Amino acid sequence: MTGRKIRTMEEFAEVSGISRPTISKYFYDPESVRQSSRARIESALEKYDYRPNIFAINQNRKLTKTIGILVPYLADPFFAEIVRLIERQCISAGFWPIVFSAHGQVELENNALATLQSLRPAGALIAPLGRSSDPETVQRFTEEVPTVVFDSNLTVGKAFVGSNNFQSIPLIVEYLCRTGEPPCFLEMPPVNPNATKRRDAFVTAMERLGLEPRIVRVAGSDWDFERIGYEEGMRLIDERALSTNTVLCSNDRLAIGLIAAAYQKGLRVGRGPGCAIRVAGHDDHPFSQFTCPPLTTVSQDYRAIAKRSVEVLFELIDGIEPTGERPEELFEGRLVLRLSA
Amino acid sequence: MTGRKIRTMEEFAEVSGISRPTISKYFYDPESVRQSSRARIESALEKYDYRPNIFAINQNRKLTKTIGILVPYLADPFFAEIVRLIERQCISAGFWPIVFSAHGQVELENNALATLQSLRPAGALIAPLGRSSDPETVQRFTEEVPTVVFDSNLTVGKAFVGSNNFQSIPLIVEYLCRTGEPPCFLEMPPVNPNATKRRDAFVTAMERLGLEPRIVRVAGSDWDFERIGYEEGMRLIDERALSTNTVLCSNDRLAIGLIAAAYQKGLRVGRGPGCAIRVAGHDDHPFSQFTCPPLTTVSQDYRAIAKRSVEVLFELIDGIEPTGERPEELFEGRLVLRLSA
DNA sequence: TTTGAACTTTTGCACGCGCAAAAGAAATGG
DNA sequence: CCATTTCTTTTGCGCGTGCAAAAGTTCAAA
Repeated sequence: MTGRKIRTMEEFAEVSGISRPTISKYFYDPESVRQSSRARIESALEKYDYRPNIFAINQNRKLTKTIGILVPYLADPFFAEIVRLIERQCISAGFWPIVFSAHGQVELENNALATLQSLRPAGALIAPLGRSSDPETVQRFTEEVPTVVFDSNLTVGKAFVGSNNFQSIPLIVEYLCRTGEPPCFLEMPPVNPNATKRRDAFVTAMERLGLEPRIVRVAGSDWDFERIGYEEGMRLIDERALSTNTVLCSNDRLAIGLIAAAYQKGLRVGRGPGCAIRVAGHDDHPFSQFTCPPLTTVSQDYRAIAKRSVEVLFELIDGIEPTGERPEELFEGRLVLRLSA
Repeated sequence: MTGRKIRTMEEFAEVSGISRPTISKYFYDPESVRQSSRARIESALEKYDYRPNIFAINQNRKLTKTIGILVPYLADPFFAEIVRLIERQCISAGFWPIVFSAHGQVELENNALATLQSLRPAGALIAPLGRSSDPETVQRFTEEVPTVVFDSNLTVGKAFVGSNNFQSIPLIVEYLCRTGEPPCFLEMPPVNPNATKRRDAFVTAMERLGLEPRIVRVAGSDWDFERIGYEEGMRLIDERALSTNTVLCSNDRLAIGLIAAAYQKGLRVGRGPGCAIRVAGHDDHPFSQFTCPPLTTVSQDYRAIAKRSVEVLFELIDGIEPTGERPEELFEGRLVLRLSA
C-alpha cells in the first residue's frame, strides 16, 4: 500500500494502465475482463488504496449489490441468530447485507423501510412486525423491491419462508400428552401471525386428542417476552390459576420467564419425580439449552429458513419469478427433548 | 398521496412551486428555510410521494447524515441492547444509523469497516473485536471518519466510552469476600481488552484484601460464551478443580453457562443455606434476571454508555475536537444483588 | 512457422444520473 | 429601506453505459 492517494476511477485507470470502462467492468464482475487485464488491475490495487465510490456506483447502476434485511426486534436472540446466518449467506454470495431493526415499533419499521427503499437494494428479506405493521407501507415497499418475507407471514412480497406451526405445535403437544398431564397454552402477545397460528394449532391438536384446549392469555403487547412470561408466571402461581401442571409456551423467551417465576416460587420445573411443573417452549432459541433445567422445546430450523430465504431471493433477483401462487415454504420443527418437560 | 410519481427534485420543485435549491436546503434541515416555504413544501410532500435520492445526496454533500455502528457480535445480548439504545439516539437526532456486525471474525470486521467507510458516514461508533482486530485497518478507518470507540478500548479513534472495570470488579469482589468465601475468577477468552482488564482488576482487588487471586482460564477463543461457561463448568465440577465455592465470571454469559453446568451436576447455586456454589457475573445483561437463580452481577451502565458515546460523536461531528489527550470516559458499575451470590 | 479471417476484449469519447454548492440577482418581510 | 430569504444559473461530483474504432486472441489453412 504505497503511492499517492487515488480518488477517482479515472486516476486509478491512469496508474494501472487500464482504461476506465474496463476498470468499471472489473469492479462489477472481476470475471468479466480478460485474465491479463484482471491481473494488472489487481496488482495495481495492491499498490494503491482505491475503492470505487459506492454512491456514484449505485446512482447509475440499475442493479445494486445491496440486500436489505429487516427484523422486528434485533435484540431477540432468535432474530439475532437468523440475521447472522442470512448475512453470512449474502456476503459469501458477493452481496452487501444491511440490517435494520424495527425495535418493535411501527414508526421505526416504516422508517427503516423508507431508508431501505431509497438505498435501492437488489432485494430485501423482511420479517415484518406483523400485527402492528402498517400494511400499506409494507405493501408499497414490496412493490418496489423484490422481497422475501420470513418468519412472520404477512401476505405481501413474492414469497414466504418460515416454520410450519401446524406441524411443530402438534409435535410437542402430543409429546406432552403422551408423557404426562395435557398442557395448557401460554399464549404470547399476538404481535404477529405466528402467535395466532400457534394458538390455533394448539387448539386443533388438543381437540384431535379429545382434550380440552386451555389457553392462558398474557398481558402485554411488546417484545419483552421474558418479563411477560415471568410476571404472568408469578401471577398464575400466586392465584393457583393453572389448571394443569404442564405449560406449553408459545415461544422460548416466554418459557424462560416462566421458569424463572417457578424458581422464584419454589416450584421445581421438570418431568422427573419431585417436580411440580413442566414447561415447554417453541423455537429452540440459542440460550434455551442453558436454562435450569434445560428447556424442552421444538426447534425452528434456523439454517434452513435462512438458507432458503436467501436462495429464493437470489432467484427473484435473477429474474426467476415464481409462477402461479405466491409460494410459501414451511420448514418442520424438530422435538428437542431436554429436562424441563 | 395522490398525483403523478415524482422522480427528481427538479420535478418536485415544479409541483411544489418552490425552487430546487430551496428544496435541497429543506431536506438538509427543515428549519433552515422560511416557515411559509416549509409549509408549502410539506403540503406538497403530503400530496406527492417523493424522497430525494440518497446516492445523489451523499455523493455531493461533504457531510452525510449516516452514522455507522459496528459491533463485534450482534447476537450477544449486551451488544444487541446497546445497539438498540444507540440507534434510538441517532434516529431521534435526525441521523441514519447503519449497523454492522463482525460476527466475531476479523475478515468481516475489515469488510464492514471498508463498506462503512465507502458510505462516507458523518461518524462512526465502533466496538472493535479487540485482540483479533486488524490494528492497521481500524487505524486507517479512524483516520478517515470521526470515530468514537466504545466497550473495547483499542487506542484508536478520537475518544473512548466504556465501563470502569477497575471500579466494577473490586465492587463485586469486595461484596463476595464480605459475604462468604473469596471468589476465584472464571476468565473469559481474551477476545478483547476488557477480558484482561477485568482479570487484572480482579488480581488487584484480591491482593488489596490480602487474598490470593485464583484465576481459572477457560478454553475457547470465540464468542460462544454460554457454551464455554457450561463446558468449563462441567469440567471444573467433574475434576473438583474449584478451590472455593464462589466463582466470579468475567461476564454474565459465562455465568449463565456455569449455572447451567452446576444445575446439571446437581449443585445448588446461591448464597443461602444448602447452596453448594455461588456464581456472580459482570454486565447485567438483559437476560441475567431470568436465570435460576437470578444472577448477582455488576451492571454496566448501558444507557450512560450509549448516551455518552453518541453525544461525544455528535460533538466530534460538530467540529468540537477534544483538546489534549484522547479522552476516555468510564462509567461505574452498580452492584446488582440477586440470588446467585 | 506464418498468415489471415473471425472473434473477443479494450479503448476513447460523450452523455447522463440526481443532486450540492456557490454567487449574484431578485423578491420578500418588517 | 435594509436585512433575509429565495431564485436562477453554472459547475462539478464519480461513475455507468453505449458506440465505434482499435487492439488482442484464437485457430485453421497455407
